[in-house]
Amino acid sequence: MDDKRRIILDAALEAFAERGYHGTAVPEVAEAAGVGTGTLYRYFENKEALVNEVYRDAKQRLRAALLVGVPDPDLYRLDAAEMWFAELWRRLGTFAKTEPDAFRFLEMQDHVAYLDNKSREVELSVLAPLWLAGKRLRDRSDGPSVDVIIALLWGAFVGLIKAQRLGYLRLDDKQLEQAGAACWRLVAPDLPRTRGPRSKKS
Amino acid sequence: MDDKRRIILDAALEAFAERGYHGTAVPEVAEAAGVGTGTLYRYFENKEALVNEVYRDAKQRLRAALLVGVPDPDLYRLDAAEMWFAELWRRLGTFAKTEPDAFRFLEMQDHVAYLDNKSREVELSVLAPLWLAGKRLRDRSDGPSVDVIIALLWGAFVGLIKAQRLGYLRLDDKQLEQAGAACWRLVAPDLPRTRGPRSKKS
Amino acid sequence: MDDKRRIILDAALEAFAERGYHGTAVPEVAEAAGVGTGTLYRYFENKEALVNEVYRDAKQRLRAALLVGVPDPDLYRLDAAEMWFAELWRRLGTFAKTEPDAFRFLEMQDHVAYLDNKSREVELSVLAPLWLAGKRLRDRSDGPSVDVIIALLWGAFVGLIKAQRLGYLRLDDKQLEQAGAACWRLVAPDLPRTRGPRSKKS
Amino acid sequence: MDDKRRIILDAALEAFAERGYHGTAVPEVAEAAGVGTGTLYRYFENKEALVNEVYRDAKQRLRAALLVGVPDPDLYRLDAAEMWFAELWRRLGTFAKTEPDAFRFLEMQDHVAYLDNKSREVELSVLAPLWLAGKRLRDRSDGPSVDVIIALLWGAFVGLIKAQRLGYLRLDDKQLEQAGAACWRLVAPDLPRTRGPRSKKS
DNA sequence: GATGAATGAGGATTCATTCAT
DNA sequence: AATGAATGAATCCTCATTCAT
Repeated sequence: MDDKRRIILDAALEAFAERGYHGTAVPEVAEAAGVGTGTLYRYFENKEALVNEVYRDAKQRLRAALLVGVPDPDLYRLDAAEMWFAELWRRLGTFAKTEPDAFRFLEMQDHVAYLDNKSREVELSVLAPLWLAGKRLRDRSDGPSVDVIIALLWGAFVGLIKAQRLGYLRLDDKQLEQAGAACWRLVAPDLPRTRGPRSKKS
Repeated sequence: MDDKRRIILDAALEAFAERGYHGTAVPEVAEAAGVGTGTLYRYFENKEALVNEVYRDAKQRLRAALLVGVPDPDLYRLDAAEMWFAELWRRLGTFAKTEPDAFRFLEMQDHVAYLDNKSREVELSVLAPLWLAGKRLRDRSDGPSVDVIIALLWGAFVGLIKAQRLGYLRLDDKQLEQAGAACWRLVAPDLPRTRGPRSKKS
Repeated sequence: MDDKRRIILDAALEAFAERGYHGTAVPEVAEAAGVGTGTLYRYFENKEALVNEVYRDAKQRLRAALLVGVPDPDLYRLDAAEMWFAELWRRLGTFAKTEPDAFRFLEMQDHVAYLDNKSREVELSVLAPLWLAGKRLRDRSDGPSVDVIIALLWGAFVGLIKAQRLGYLRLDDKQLEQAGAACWRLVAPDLPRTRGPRSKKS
Repeated sequence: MDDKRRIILDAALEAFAERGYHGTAVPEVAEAAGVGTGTLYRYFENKEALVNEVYRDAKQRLRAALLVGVPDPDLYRLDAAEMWFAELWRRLGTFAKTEPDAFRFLEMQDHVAYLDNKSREVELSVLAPLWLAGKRLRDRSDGPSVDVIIALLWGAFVGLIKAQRLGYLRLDDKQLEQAGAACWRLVAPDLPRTRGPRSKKS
């Protein structure tokens, strides 16, 4: 029965997402996973190793959720790009909905203190594809650079989910899509609008 | 000498911003503040009271930085609204730059666990004015609701600062302004653009 | 295949000699012995039973190494006694050399805490013959009692081996023999010397 | 009240002497010292630091007990040397009697694993003077080298004390002195006897 | 019989909080 | 008022022992 590792990872993710790394006691995780404390230490060398594996695990699921099967957006046609973005946005929404703990945990701030190099590599492996895509899409135009756009978009999405979690708003699919459409204008601001809350143009 | 309270608050903010609530030991804070541990407990009932006061203190400084002296944006003219937004954005930027610890701390996720009601009221006292303003500005249009827009904007800004802190990008004033201009389109997407990186199209 | 017991005893002796009883983990012993932890517990009831058996085993090997085949020293002639002593000394040296772990382990101090009665009997079964022999040899004379002499001699030998192990000196066979000769004078001090580094004086 | 450090050191010495390093729990030491566990950690960084300080402390007391006020034995007259040795032996006896825990602890075997460099220096600072004295005294003769003689003597004394502790014999001052006299022959074997339980010369 | 995964009591260490000075 | 030494509950982690396979 080696899904025990899996079970522990899941329990740890939930606990860390809820109370943070320092706010979570190892035995809490073990109990939530339904195993003895010592058992947890058979699978993970120590608390720090555990949080790193939780991090990488969640991050890789995020990457898969976003990128697997998405056609490389080597598109120079704007509406294709827009559809690509809409797809990403939809996938993000799905991820945040189906794996709220993973999403919340990944967005916590104080990771830096305990993440190891391996985890940092995983971190970059998610960003890099987006960045490259953005590069092709955006670099010719004026306005903010690709890094800035990505940061804004990512932050906007995170802010949306966080606001929902804190109860400041309630999101249905429609609103999520509208939000994505609004955000698209961050990417392609100075071009004729091609979509959004009802443009006559397709 | 009652600026001792002030000194402790500042030291605590820095520590909490850096290592989080659970990652920070009370004696660390006391030492950083240059007072005895016992002294800290004369000013703050316990660690939780301390973090709540730090939170409110920082949040109120943020509110002041954003709102004090900003003319009530009871404006129905779009360019006035845009200027109002640009002003807010600029102020946010200034705050994030001059009080990075405060900004970082306020954006940490795991506050909910220990914030008390009083702190939550303060939280709302910052959002409310923005929300009201947005309400007047936006509600007539279609597209995302005001809550969503505010969440997106706030998140976008936070994402920008966080990316900068993590070293993913470097921001100068120009870029910050451009970012703000881009974000403005989240607010007023389906209206003729009136500003920004100057598009030939009006 | 019941040499498994033997293998475990050997592995345990090495571990206990190196790190002491409390410093040695049972699974370490099992792994060093190449058996499963559970298996070890089939052969030994618990850690304490194990250490007791290790102790008795080692002690009995020491006894055998010292006493088996040594003619009962029912000698009243002094040079016969000296030869008997020299033989014991040589055997001790051989034992310490061929079974350094056994020797080291047996000399550890903190045995008392966990040795059981059976082990204590074994302990005595080694000393008794020596004591009896010494008795016949020495008791008529003045000077230290037999107990004292035995304690001194045994301690002297242990001290020699320990010093060697700690690197304070290096021993070859010649030096070991000389040391034995010197120690003989502890036994027969006030009698004319009959051997040793050759003195011209009788 | 800074004898708290002293009290902890004493309690720790007793516990370590009785049950060894690994067999002693830190809270046991704290309780024996009559302080809280946390207090112990204010005075000693961790268990290993504690045992090292206990070691150095005991070793230095031993050194003082042996060497302080002993006239430098730059003696080439044999009877002066013998008196010097008798004095050392007497002092050793006194130390073993008044500080049995210190003596026992210092003779434990498994120190090597946790002693730090500073402790090892202290170790040598006790041996060195003896070795130098022995050097002058002995090197001209044949027989065992100085290192060997020292190891034998030290071991003999330790064996004596250990035998007493284990109940194999009981020592009074007279017997201790006789034992010392016997041991002197280890040092000066091939010379005419000048003292001991039988000298015509005073 | 053999195994080693699982367990939880126990050990080392930290830290929020108190209180004598 | 200010301090920081003292405390012990709580934390991380280990390891003797069991038991299902």
